[in-house]
This record gives sequence, structure tokens and C-alpha cells, in this order.
Amino acid sequence: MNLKDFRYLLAVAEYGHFGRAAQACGVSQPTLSVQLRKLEEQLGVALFERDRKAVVPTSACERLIGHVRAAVAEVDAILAAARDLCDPLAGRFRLGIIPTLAPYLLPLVFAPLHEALPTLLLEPWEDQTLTLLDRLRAHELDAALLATEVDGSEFTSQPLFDEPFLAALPPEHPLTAREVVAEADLAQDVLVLADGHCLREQTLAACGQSGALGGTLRAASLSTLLSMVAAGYGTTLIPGLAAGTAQDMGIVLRPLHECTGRTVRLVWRSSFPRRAAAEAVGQVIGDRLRGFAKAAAHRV
Amino acid sequence: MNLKDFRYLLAVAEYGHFGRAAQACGVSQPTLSVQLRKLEEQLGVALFERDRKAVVPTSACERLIGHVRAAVAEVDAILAAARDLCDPLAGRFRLGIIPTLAPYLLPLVFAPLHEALPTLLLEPWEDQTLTLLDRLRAHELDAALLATEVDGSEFTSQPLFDEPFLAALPPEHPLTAREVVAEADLAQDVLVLADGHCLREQTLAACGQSGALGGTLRAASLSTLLSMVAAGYGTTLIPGLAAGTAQDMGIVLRPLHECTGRTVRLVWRSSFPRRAAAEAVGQVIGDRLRGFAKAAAHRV
DNA sequence: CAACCTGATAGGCAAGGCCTATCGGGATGG
DNA sequence: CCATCCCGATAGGCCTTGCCTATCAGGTTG
Repeated sequence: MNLKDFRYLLAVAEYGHFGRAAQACGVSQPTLSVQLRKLEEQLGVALFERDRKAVVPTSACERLIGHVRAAVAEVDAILAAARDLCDPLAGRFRLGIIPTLAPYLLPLVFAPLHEALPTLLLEPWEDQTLTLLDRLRAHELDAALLATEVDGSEFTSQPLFDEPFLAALPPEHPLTAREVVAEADLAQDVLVLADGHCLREQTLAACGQSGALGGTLRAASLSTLLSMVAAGYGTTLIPGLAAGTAQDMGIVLRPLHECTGRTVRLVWRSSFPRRAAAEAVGQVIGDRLRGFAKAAAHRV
Repeated sequence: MNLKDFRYLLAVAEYGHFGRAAQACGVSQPTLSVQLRKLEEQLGVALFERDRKAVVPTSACERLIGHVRAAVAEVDAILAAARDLCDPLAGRFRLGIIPTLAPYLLPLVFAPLHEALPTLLLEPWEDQTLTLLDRLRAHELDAALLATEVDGSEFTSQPLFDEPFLAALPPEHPLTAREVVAEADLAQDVLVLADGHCLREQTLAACGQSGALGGTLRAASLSTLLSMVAAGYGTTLIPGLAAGTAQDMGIVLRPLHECTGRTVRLVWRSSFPRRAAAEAVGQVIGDRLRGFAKAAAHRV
């Protein structure tokens, strides 16, 4: 029971002539004769009444031919859809992004991505690292932008750019007097994000445990944290791309003595079949951001 | 591009497991692996992401799978329809019948045909011999009941029963005095049907050209002819099965001296693929009518 | 570390799709 | 009336391909 046989059937029904139908199908006339006879045997139904003058579909054939046409049309639809889908750089691309990166990075890369990969339909999804990894595992995301290393063979990752951290200080803070701030000097009054944000762990690792509000404040977003800093409740580390936003809030920024920072990576399942799409996305983001993060930091 | 491949695809999508899908399809697991990989190459699209833990459809696959389901469903519909159609004794059977036979024969055979061939959907079509043959040629009829021989190899025919003619006389006609009427005696005032009715030619052949109204009367139906006879305008020959109707109109019937009659045949295209259905129909009609026509004539 | 599970791969067999060449039988035409 | 043509069926052979069993590779589990 081959699909071609159905095409043969339609051709013979259309032309009423084995020879011409065979020509239209690109096969020889005996092929059509044999295949159609086989089809008739398999279906247990005579499909055509052969006559010296003409080949006429039987009434049974006419009852079937609608379904045959529909089946062939569906298969053609499959082929057409596959042709559209066969470009790995086209179609949906569900990209997870961590919250401390999304609002600052997305506006920068959306246009370049659309320009470089016009057929790629980017669908950003903002969540914390572990959630993003779970969604990657569940095939609910195609790739994710993270700021942590991912080990194991389950995922493949591509470093895109290094993003330096900056010390974020209230305008009246004593450390604003310095050109460069040492990470350890922030430990006294550093504020951190809630559990689950990789920036929280990175900040604590660089500065040490906060003495003041660190234990009680559970800022769910960098935006909240910046407001707290701007209001003078403490200091924090911010990623370079957030520099502009922080300054707009009146926060004073300073480079860090040990140049602490993070590496933004694109991560996807090792078995992800559209590796080409992932790498292309990574390429565009990397090209746009390499240097930009550092420049943003230096503009302080 | 084989249909089975689509079934394999659906099975793997359903089970998320090559081994179980293979079992469901009744093939080995390597078969599925190979065939699906081929399908992926042919479509140019990765359909599944293989992982040690799970086999997950790609987003491309999810876009295609609706069409795949539809295509497979259509093919299944073809198979199901073919199973229903594969009985040659089932389905429409378009049966042509000449007008001098139809109103008398049909009421007798309709019930027996339905009883003997309950799945056969009889569609009677009343027309004159030549028109019926044209419609047979055009595949617009499956078979026809005629009262003439059909020569050539184009058609195959099966004699069903012999139908004697009877002399039909007005009540006051001189010939009513005889027990048996000679065909030639009717010649003087015999009335015949219009051109195209085989009964016209058969009557003229038996009795000779009509002297009286024969030239001007163009009765389109046996019913008209009988009314004319009943009204005393002339005589005619009627087929045996019309005896009851004629007597109800007050017409006097007499057997013919030379037992002139006609043979009713079932005729179909020699290439007609449902020969079995035609022969079965002929069998039922023959069984019902053999003897009946003669009995009707003798009851006069 | 051994056993097991799962999908991929290799090799071989048999079915079957397709080809060319030819047949058979009816229509056509000089 | 015979030669020719047309058209579908048939025969024989080639080669693809679908399927099998056996095995591999890599990961998980007891």
C-alpha cells in the first residue's frame, strides 16, 4: 500500500488513459498497469473498467476517490510544511533568559536578531536559572541565556561575552569617594537578591555575607534591589548592562578592584536538533554584546 | 515516502519509545530507527530528539503531525470504504428497463431482489432500448433489461425468461369469438407504439403493417395503446405480463396461434467488473418470472 | 562492576517497484 | 482485405528498499 499508487490512481482517473497518466507520473505504462492492478487486489475493489476505447472509473472508484484526493493532499501538505520547516534557522525559537539579564539585554539584541535571522521567531521566557534548566530538560525551551557554568553532558553551552560587575552605591555613601571599590569593602552593607538568582550567589561570593539587611531583605528583582540602594539602604553589585538603569535612578557606580564579573552563556540540550539555530543566535548576541558590556562599565 | 513511515511516526510520537512503538507497529525496533531516520532525511526535518531517557517530538514534528494524522486517517477511510465496497453484490446497481416491461415487471421483482440481495441498492431507469444501450456504453447504467437480442462483443447478455404476446381486442371485436387468434388476422386494425419501442417492431413483424390507424397513431406508451384498444379503435399485441392491466380495462385477450413472444434478457458491458452482481440480479428475476409470464397468458 | 535498557548500526535476505520488450486484440486506413 | 497503429496486459530481469537478527554504544541501576 504505497502512496504512489494513489497518485497513479488519480492520474488514470484524470486522463482516462494509462499511457498519458504514466507520462504524467513519470513512469512507464506497464508500471501503472501492474501497480493499479495490485492496488485493486489489495483493496478488493475493481477501480477501473478497461475498454479498448476508454478507461472509466467504476462507481466504487468514484466513492473512494474523494478520500484518495484528500490523502494525497494531506501528504502534499506534509511535504510543503516540511519544506518550510527544513531550514533550522526558521521557526519558533524559545529562549530562556535570567531576570538579571533579560530587561537589559533583550532591547539590545532583539533588532539585530531579527535582522540577522529574519525567519527565526524569537520567544523569550524569563525565569531563574534552575527553572530554565528544568524547562530545557522538558523541551519547553530551545535554549537559555545563563550566567553560570553548566556541567555534565546533558547540556552544551557557548560563552557569549563577559559582563563585569559594578559597585552600586547610594549617592551619599562613603565609598563614592573612591575611584575603584574593593569587593570586600561592600560586605558590610551589601544587599542581595532572593534565593534562586545566580547574581545573589555571585555577589555573596565576591563580597562575603552581608552584615546589615542581607539576611532579611528578599528582593525578587534587580529593580527592587536598585530602588533599595538608591534609597540608601545599602550597596550591591550590579551587572554591567544594568549600569544605565542604575545611574538613571541616581545610584553611583564604581568599577571593582578585582574586576569581578560573570560570563553570559547560551545553553541548549546536547541532543537539540537545531544546534545551528542556537549557534546563530549565540553568534548574533555575542557580536552585539562583546565589548558593549565592558564599554558600559567604563563609561561610568 | 511510504505510508507506513507515517504510521511509525505517529506510533513513536504516541509512545515516546522506539521499542514500544515498534511492538505496536508489529516491526522490530531497528526498522523503526532506520525508517524514521530516512523519513527525517526525506523531509529534511528532524522529527524527534533522541535522548537516553525519552524520545520527544521536535516542534517541527508537532507542526507536521496534524497533517500526518489526517493523511493516515484518510488512508484508513479508503481501506474501510474499500472493505464496504469489495462485495460486488453490494452497492448501487443502476438497471435500465424498457417501458413495455417496467411497470409490469418491477412490482414483481422488487421484493424478491431485495430479499435475495439485501445489500444491493437497485436504481431502475426506464427508457427505450437504444437509449439504454447508449447509457450502458456511457457507464451510466450497470445493466439493462431488454427484449431484443444484442450482438457484438461489446455487451454480454443473459436470457431470463420468455414472455408470450397476447392478442388484445376490444370487447365487441369479431375476433373475440375465437379461442385462438392468428397473428395475421390482426393486421387489418393493429395499433402499434411509437418509434423506438421494440414492441412496435415485434408487433409489426408478427402481424404485418397496420391498415387503419397504424400510420397516424403514435402511442408513446403501452398504457395509451391499451386505452385506444379498450375504446375500440383497433387491436394490438401485448406482452404477457401486461395481461392483468389490459383485462382490468375491459380488453379481451386471446392466445396467439403461432405463440409469438419475446425473450427478456439482462444485458451488461462485457467489461463490467461486477458481473457477479449482474448475474445474481438476472438469476433472481429469471427465477421469479420463469413460468409466471406463461401462466399469466394461460389464465386468460 | 555487572547487568540492563535504549536507540543506532551492520549485514543479509526477500519482496517489490520499475524498466524494456513483447503480446493480443480491436480500430484504422490505403 | 491486409498492414498498421493504438492501447492495455504480460514476461523477465535489475536494483532498490523494507525488514530481519545480531551487535554496538552509552547511560542507568542494583
